[in-house]
Amino acid sequence: MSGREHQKQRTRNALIDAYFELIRQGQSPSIAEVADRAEVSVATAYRYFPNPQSLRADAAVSATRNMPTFEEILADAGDDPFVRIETVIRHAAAMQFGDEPVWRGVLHATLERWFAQWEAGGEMVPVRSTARHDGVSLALRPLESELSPDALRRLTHAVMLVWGVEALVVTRDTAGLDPTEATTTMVHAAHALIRDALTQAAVTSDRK
Amino acid sequence: MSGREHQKQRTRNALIDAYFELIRQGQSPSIAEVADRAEVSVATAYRYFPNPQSLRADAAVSATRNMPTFEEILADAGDDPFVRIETVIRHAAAMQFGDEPVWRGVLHATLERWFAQWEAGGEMVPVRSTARHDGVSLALRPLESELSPDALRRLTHAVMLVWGVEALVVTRDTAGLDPTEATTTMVHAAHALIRDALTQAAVTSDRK
DNA sequence: ATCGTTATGCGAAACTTTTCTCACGTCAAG
DNA sequence: CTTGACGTGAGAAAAGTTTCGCATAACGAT
Repeated sequence: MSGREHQKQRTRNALIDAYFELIRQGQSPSIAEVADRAEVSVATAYRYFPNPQSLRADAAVSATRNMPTFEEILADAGDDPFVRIETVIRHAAAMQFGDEPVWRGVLHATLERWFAQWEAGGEMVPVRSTARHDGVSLALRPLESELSPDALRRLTHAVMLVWGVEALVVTRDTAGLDPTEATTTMVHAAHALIRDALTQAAVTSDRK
Repeated sequence: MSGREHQKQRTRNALIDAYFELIRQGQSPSIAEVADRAEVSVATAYRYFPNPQSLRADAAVSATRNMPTFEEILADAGDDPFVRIETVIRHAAAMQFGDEPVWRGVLHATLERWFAQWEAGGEMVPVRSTARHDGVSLALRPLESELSPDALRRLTHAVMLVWGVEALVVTRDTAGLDPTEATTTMVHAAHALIRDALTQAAVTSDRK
């Protein structure tokens, strides 16, 4: 670590933290406002984040940093895939419903990243981490012996649809559910998908 | 219809159309750019849309106007809920994958509407139409006789999670699927949910 | 065709956001 | 303690966005 990396890291964090504070109290702050709150000069803020999107984008990734890994979450969840996926979903839902503006901001920022790439016209680099995929894979690992690779792959993708920020948006905005019922719906859907995958596997193996 | 409603309607449409054209060719246009493209003066554009969000929001609702109703889509889909939901999902997916920037724009705009309400601090009016709920309800109507109201309600909410713009975003950005496989995944998930709801209903009615 | 109404256009002004320039202060190394 | 390097601050300049006032011309009705 050469030079003054720490100093830079501090002001950068100060800016991102200030952004979160303002978001949580219900604003969509400009760079100037964030700089003010962070007690950093506007010029410096612009040195770190040339435009509001880049600030939002970086804030989005740092929102996902402070959470425990799926390994930790699943540490003592046992081997039952139903319990495991429920653990993951309830954990994520609690976090996301508890901090809704921040997580909607994450979605908002990733959409902006996608548009930026689309405008640039170049090839599309993934705008999202593989976190959700990893989480579902890990939770469903006990099914590796029960399901064919194909079936497991399909199930994984299907389960990815029923929770996370996007599912939060659907349950709240288009279904009009409260957080509790929304979470129940997500868990129920995931369970149903697993149950169905298992019965389908049983059916096809009967046939041969 | 008194006065010059038509004239107003024309310039309004010109603005929204121009916005779509620019979006489709990969830009996130300012009001000035939209006005230019629409051959309308900047001042007039501002008279219709005081800020970029309001333009995006109105464009979002008008994007949903030009599509056939679910009744039309399901007109000759028969009574099989599996076929019916597949019809709806494939139709929506074709449209949304075929015009991805516009539909991502719809999601982006509704997030902005949500944030605007959140900032205002007032009560939260729904930021989305009931279209998806209506579509799923209609497709699943044949199940009204098979499932308890509760079970049908749960199933409806679950199915709502697995298609639409949010599902598009998940399949593409976090799962990395191409449009074809993404659509297959959505249809598969919906079928699995229905299948499971039916078997569960059979199981519980056996018990009594 | 003519007339009153009113949406529109134009250009300047007010305001906000972003960039620049240069001086200052702080940190690490000798 | 000094020195060189470099992150930072302050304010002005530049670029972009939104508003305003007034003249024009398009529209609907007579």
